[in-house]
Amino acid sequence: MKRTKKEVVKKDVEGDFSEEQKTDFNAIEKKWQAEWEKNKAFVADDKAKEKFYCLEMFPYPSASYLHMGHVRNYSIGDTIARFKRMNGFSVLYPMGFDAFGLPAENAAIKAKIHPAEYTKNAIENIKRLMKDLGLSYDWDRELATCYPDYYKWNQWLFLQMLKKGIAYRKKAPVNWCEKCNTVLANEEVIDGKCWRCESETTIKQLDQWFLKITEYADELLKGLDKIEWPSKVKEMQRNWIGKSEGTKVIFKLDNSDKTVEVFTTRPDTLFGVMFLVAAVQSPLVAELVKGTKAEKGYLKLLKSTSVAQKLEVDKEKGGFFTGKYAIHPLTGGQIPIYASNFVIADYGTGVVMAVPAHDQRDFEFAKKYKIPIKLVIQPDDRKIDVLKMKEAYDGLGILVNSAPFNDLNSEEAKEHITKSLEDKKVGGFSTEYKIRDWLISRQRYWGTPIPIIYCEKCGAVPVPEKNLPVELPVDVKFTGKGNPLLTNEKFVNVKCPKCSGKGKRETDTIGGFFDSSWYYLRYCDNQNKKEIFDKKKVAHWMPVDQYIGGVEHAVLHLLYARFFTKFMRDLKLLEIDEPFSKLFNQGIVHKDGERMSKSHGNTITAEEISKKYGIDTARLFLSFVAGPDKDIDWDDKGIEGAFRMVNRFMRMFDKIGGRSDEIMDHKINKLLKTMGHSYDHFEFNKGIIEFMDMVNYLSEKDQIPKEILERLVLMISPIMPHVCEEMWHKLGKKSLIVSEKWPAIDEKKINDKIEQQEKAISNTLSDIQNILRIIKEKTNNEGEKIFLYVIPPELKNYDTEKLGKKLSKEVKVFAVNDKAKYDPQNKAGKAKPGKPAIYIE
RNA sequence: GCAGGGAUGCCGGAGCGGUCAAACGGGGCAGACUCAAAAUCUGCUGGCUUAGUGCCUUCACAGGUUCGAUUCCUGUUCCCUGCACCA
Repeated sequence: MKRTKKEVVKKDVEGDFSEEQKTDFNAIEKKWQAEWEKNKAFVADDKAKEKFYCLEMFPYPSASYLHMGHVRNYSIGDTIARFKRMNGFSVLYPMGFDAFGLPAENAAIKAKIHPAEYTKNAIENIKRLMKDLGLSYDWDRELATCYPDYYKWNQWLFLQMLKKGIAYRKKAPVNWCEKCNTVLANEEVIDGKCWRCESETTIKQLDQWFLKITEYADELLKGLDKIEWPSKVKEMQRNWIGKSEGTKVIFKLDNSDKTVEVFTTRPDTLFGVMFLVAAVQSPLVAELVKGTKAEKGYLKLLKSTSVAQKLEVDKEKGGFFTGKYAIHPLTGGQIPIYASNFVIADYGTGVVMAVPAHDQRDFEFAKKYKIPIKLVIQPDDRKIDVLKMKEAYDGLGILVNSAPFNDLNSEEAKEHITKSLEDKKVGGFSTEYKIRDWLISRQRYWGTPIPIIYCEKCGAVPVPEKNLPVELPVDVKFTGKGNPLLTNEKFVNVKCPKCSGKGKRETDTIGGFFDSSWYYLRYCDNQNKKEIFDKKKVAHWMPVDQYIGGVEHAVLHLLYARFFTKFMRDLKLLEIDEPFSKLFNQGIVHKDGERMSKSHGNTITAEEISKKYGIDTARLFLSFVAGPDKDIDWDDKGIEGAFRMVNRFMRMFDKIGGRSDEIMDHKINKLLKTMGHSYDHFEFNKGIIEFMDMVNYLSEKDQIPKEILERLVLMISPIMPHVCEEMWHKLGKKSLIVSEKWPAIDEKKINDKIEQQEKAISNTLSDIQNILRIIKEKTNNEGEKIFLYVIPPELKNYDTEKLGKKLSKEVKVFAVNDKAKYDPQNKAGKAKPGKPAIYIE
């Protein structure tokens, strides 16, 4: 590969380099990219009946280059889009930019470039790089979320949500990232850390805007059954939504009118409740301990619990007695109320009933604080003695010490006890979810302004729809402290839309995941100035037939987008209720054991690879090396193998000629079938393996039939679009290969017997070669001639000429019709086709 | 702890119950072509070997089904991913 300029020149002068002329892949790429653009080859046709919407998660425009990870991701979608086009679908394959977000703003603070400027440059840059890759996007449909013609509709949607009560404002403990200087949604906190900068988050009490995603919790759960997504992602969403069915129990506080509600999935253990435990952070505890002896312990525990709760798992379970009691709803007994850090504040009611005999945590807590234990469930297969218990028994069984429910089994008891609570109006059946409402406020500049004005008299007033968009002012100061929007007084100080009195604009912006929750709809009608989109156009294209993106969005973007779809369906904007019928999670490209990325400093850019081998080689390699769902390691040598293959493939031109035979027909049809299947099932590697096999097989031939080559070029074109376009035209075609049809498969010609025969023949031939070698070795003769006369049954119908070529130079094959008449001196005269014999000199 | 996915030769990775010592690619070795490289091509690349369409041991480990298992079933170990004090 490496050749100094001097050497090249020398070779060129000498002239023996001419036939090895290197193909200029970059020139081919440029040529066909221009041609595709000129012919609007990828513009999605709204009218056509059979539609296919192929979509990749749109990128955040920051990097100044694309690395092999990007190349792989985008190539996967591009391959599918091209394959579907060939199969007669009208394909919508758009690209846009998720352009609002922190990096642009941080860059602004650091490098003194305005985020708008920074983003605009980044978009232009990435777009150019994407075009260099020859990705078949319909660029007419491009969008970027940071432009008013897009975020206007964010604001409009927000107002609709406000009207329907889906958007609301409340003061609540929220996750705060010190480094990013903003609040975060629950979904954006991973293991107590900020999803973006990975610094630890803290809890703050703030007045913020939320979206009531919980209202759709059940539907979001059920909808998962309808879609073809990786089971992993579905499971993650199920876990996140976290539905559990159980019973609500209301405890009255002793010496008070107040009540405490708890949620349990084990109402059958209700008679075993020995105490209640409230989360330290819950307001109830603050209230109970106010001005009592317990207050000191409370403050101490609260302090150590202020960080995100998920980190507490390994921490010791601390707690204290509040000094107050509740009354058991069925027995009327006194139940002490404790506070502890092992109860999750925002799940259920933040208070749990503790049954030490039948829950391990409660058991440990009871032991620690010397609380008595009462057994109320006996297992079916043995008898438990309370005094000897070393751990809780959390299985089901028969009720004891629970009159009047004794002798019922757990399942019956759950039912009866809950009904009894219902009758007494102290509880009932209840369903709890883990999912929380979605916090969308962000204390940052580079995002969609929330269309709200706070009026001294009228409170929070929505900006009237006709005044949208509320444009993000350009003129702000980036100090690195506080929200830059506060520095623009014109923006902040406005009149109240209702009373025209003094008002202040909301300066929080909407978090970026709001923008990306509906962008796939805007692609269907991205130029619309009058409405968010034309319902008919969206109805035509949606749902997305194939969505492609990273698994890291499993409970972020992918959940939000489903929520938005359901909300917009309720607004009667959509007819569907699931946005993405199929989802594919691509694998990650690693190098030196780490994900290829700027921060790891291990990137191989598309540009450098493209210069060296051409982009199609990179695509072939990335598609070949493993299935698209697998993580792969970048291999500098590996791509050379793909490069050799591309060159060998192109060299097949030198041998065009002849006609296809049975075996070739069989092979090409079978291959066509495999390739089609491999595109449809995201198993590109398997198709390519067989494809390479075919190329190798044909390379051994003296002549390669044109129609075979044509089909070969067609079938690999989704992987190697530029090279194939070039070859297609070299084959004398006038049309663009991108608008060609996928070749028909002739099932009749697929005949595995033929292949078996071929294999048998090739075995026989190698046998003959072996025999030949042995004879040579054994006889060690130079001058004498040895004649061997063989008619192996496999070769009965084999073309004599071909046989000769298959064998070595020393072997000559002649057709004779009868052994007896064979005359070595006069071979030609007696030879007749159809019955070969092998003659060895 | 729970759920999901894996484990194939030096590496990546095909293997739809026999045609499997295991495709294809990389790497390694040897050879051809070259003054020499590069490129290209050929052969070899588990062990034994009298060199044979031969024998032996292999597809995480242990069993089972079968005339026959890399492929099917059961258990075990290890790896990855997600969830996890959810009451």
